[in-house]
Amino acid sequence: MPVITLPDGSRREYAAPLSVADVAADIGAGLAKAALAGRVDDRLVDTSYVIDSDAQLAIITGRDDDGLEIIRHSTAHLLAQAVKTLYPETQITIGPVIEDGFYYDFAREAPFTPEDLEAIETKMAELAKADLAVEREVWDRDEAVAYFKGQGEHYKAEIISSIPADEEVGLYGQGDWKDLCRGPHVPSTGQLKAFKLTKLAGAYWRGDSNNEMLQRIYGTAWADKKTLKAYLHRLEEAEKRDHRRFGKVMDLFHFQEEAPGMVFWHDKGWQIYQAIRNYIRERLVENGYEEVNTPQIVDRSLWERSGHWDKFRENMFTTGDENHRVYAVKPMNCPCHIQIYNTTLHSYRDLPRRMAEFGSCHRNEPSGTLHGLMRVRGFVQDDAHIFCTEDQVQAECSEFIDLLFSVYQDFGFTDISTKLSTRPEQRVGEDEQWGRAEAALQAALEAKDLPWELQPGEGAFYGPKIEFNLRDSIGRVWQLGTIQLDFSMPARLGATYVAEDGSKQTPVMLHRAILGSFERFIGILIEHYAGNLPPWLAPVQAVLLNITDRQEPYVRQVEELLKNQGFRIASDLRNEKIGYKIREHTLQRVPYLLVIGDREAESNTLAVRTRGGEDLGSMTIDEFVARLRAELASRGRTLLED
RNA sequence: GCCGGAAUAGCUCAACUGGUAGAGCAACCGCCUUGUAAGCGGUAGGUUGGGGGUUCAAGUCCCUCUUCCGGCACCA
Repeated sequence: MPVITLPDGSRREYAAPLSVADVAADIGAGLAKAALAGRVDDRLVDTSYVIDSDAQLAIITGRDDDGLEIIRHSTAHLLAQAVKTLYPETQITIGPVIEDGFYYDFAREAPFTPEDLEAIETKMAELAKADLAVEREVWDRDEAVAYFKGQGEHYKAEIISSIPADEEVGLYGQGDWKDLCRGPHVPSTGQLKAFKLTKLAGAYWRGDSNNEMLQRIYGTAWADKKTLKAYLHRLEEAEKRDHRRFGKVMDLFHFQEEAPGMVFWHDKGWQIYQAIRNYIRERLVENGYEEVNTPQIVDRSLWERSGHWDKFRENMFTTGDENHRVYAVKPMNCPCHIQIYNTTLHSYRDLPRRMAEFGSCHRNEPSGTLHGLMRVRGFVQDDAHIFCTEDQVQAECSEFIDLLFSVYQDFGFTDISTKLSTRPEQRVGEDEQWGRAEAALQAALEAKDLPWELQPGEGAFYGPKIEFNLRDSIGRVWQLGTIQLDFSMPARLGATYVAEDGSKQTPVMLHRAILGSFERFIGILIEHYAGNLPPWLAPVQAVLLNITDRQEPYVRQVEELLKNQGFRIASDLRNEKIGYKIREHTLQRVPYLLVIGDREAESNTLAVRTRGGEDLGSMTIDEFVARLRAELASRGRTLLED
């Protein structure tokens, strides 16, 4: 006779085995209605699951994370059912849950159109309203394969065939339609009340670009209409932060057809770029780096020796000269840095040698990958290579990690996660070297006492790496910094040093970047701050606004005074109402709007307003300077009014 | 690169099933001398992304190229 213990510790005893749904009904009618599934002794089950012995039981509803996941999974099934109803010639494949929603991949000759999407969504609503019972059936594997083959569902049959023959498979049926599934699912389609199909896309079968392309339909689903609406609102808000939009509105940069994937930086955007580069320069000097500059275009023989010609030829831009020599536009700086390293003999005493370059690099990224500033073909990284002995690796990594965290904090990022990526299938170098390299990085992480995650097989072809990801103000994760160990390239390109015992050794090279490409980083910053860059990065830090042309001489005087102190100041003397000017510069995201009327001109003051709309009242010029100075000094560590 | 969608004035977008390309903002000219998120009036602005085709007639239909957008694969 089962004794059921609920999450609150209360116990219920029943005379006979009963289902999760029965227990829910016994607790209350409301819960019975809301029940989506059960967790029996930590295992998620359908509400129809029968409990026949003592167990812990939690009733799962839409309020649980697990419940939401079940809703999304069931909505994916509902989508597939709707598609099969409307377009029976379509084959189904898989339909997993993803963050905030789900997708389902279909195989069908004719493409789905946006209009089809609407029709499908309408059909889904219809099927949900019909409140079809969702029932689990257990099938013999081979019978299930035969069933789906009979239905013309070859992809599904293929998936089931890969399940061991002696295993039973669970099929879920709703109405006259069945799909393979581990479950659990909602008890009936009526539980699916808040969903929306969001986009259509192509996707390769089994994620392999050698396979045929399927049609993927994305959707989102929530426990109720209210949270669905909130989610859609969140999407809209994220869209408003789009750095491409700010690039136009704030006149920062543009792209045009003649130079796909390459940025035309306008004055204001370049101000941001320079502010960041100057800052990084300061930090590099502090941390014992030398800055160098190497050629953009280098003979292919160097790329052959470095190994890039073999592996990345497709992604390198090439050019020639009158003697038919072939050059590649550099996709990275490291081979050139080794050339500088090789011009002198090194003793172990010279190491580590830290060589930085803001080198312009070009990679011929596949056309479909370009995306505003986030993925470009021409870019500059805060790139550096550290040449050191194997013994120095851990200390160098450790110092780098400290620098990186401090830089991120200056940019206002605090939520950082760390990943260690180990040897990929395609790689250069001996396994024994890889073992040492991976161990060295792991030791550095462990010495720092950082939590980190292992990503097997995700390393670069020349060595393992540590990656740093950060979470922005709206929760998106960006991979930015990296430190990669390279046992291979220094040897390929003949870098050496003389060790303590007089022997010639190959230095280890660490590739490292904190911000990655400036282009992408600026894109991330713009979206993180929704355009409201902190004053140390803002292209214009304050704008002077006169009320009437009587104040023009005073405005010009203040402008010069502030500019002479190194601030980025603009003035707006146009014959416009003050409200108009304030609106414009607020939209331009200028941190401080300094209003000057007769009162201010007479008293040598400024009426200070922030772009956030806060009125800071009148203050003297010195007071304003002190405020701005303090803010610049704190960089992004303290957020302004926003 | 692959699948789908899109490209109209500087910007944001209209133009029913093919029938004289429009609006708002911006720009320019004038009036207004203005106190914290859009004053008023006027003027000008286009080979509808490039090339080809169908048609009496193409922004609209077809082919092709380019770029962009959303995904997928890729990302040294």
